[in-house]
Amino acid sequence: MLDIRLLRDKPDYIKERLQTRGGDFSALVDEVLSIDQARRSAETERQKLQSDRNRLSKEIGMGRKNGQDTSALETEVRGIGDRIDEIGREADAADARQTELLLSIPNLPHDGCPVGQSAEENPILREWGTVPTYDFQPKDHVTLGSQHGMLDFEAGAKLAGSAFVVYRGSGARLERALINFLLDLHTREHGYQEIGAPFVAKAEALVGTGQLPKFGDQLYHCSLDDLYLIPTAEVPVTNLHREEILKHDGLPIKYAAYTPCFRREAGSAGLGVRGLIRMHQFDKVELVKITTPENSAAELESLTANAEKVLQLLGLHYRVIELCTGDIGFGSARTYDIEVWAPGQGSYLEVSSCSNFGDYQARRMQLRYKDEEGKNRFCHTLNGSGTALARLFVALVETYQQADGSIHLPDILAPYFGGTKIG
RNA sequence: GGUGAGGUGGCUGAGUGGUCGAAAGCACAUCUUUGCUAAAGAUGCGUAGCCUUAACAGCUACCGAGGGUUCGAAUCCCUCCCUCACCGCCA
Repeated sequence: MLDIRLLRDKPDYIKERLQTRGGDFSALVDEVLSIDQARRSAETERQKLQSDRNRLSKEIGMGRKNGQDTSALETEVRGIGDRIDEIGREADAADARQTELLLSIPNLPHDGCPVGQSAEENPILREWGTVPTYDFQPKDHVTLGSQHGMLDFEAGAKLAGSAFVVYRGSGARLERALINFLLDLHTREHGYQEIGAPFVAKAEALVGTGQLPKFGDQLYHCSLDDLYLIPTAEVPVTNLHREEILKHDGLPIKYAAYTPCFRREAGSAGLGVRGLIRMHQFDKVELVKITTPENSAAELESLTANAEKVLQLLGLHYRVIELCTGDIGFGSARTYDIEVWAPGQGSYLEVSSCSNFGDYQARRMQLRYKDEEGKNRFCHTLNGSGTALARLFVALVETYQQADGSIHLPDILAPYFGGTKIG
């Protein structure tokens, strides 16, 4: 969330920056400021009364010790106590409301984030490789998956409904091979520590990373235990250090985690899309970094490079775009999307979204570090997919299909897959 | 799930109603001295909020969480959470 002090000092600047996301936040900002005003005056009054009570209570204690009659004082303090309760309720209510409002305000886009209305205005930063060409009509992954008995959408629907899939045989093996390949790459070559995290999380964790309170309708929730299925490993992994004060010389912290991701995709227009493109459950290897404000910009570049490396090693054509202010995520200050080419789709698929959240998540989860001078400061958090598996699966089988429908995987996967041929 | 023990500052660990934000030790930081791969001494050393400020200072809250009793709660009562041990169950 945003720093209330920044809101107090530069409300117009805040409104202006938020405006670039689309939508008008000025009423919300003004409401926060007026609540803040009320909260502080109630708080000041309460503390003054508490101070009075502490002083008089001590007098009572000492008076009793000396055998004096303290009943008049006791009556007076009782009255003060009643007023403390009263004003305290006001202060607490204002505080709760202020927090609630602050949690619903998105992050400020980074100064370098291109201003734009929608995805159409996202600039393309770079491309790698070229669009592969075929002297036959390339099939899509659904056809290929069915040809080789790798993907069973009917079984997925039978078990859990639409937008769930069952991987079979070489399909299941390829998925597992990719998970291991990605984890090995990031832990061995890129210096991330591997994390195996719970696939469910408490509400506090989701508030910390920003999925709650605003986007609860996108989450699967187990009401009996009040736990949420994680929509991304970002949630458990970033929250690993919630409410901690880290040592500056231990930063950056770099984590890589494989988890499945669960998303309700409520109201998503694209849910009817064919195949693996948009599922309620998909696998992902996520990269998370916790760093200092000074280094977060550079860490975003290297994080993105780490994710790109995946596609380079697999020989898949991709491009990197930057999300403009109108398309950027709720908590993000700056985001690069990596899109891989899928020949069977004839389009690019987003396989990674690398974001710098600045101190936005850190404030929500009270994640700080002690700097060189011993001062506590909020960390900066980043994350990016390295990469999403389902769409990578799509790009791989569609890119490396042969005229007869067989698939010849890149050699680098051989030790993981146990060969390179499917079909 | 059952029974028992326990949750205090970075760590260990005192503290059962009042000058306790909390003894002591360790760790850490700065300084001093002796001197050299160390010892001794002094001082300092939690977090957040409020009010101010150039800054210091001051005030308030926080002893797992939330409620209650009381003029006053780390301390008494209630509920919950977590940790450990044993039992039960189980991949």
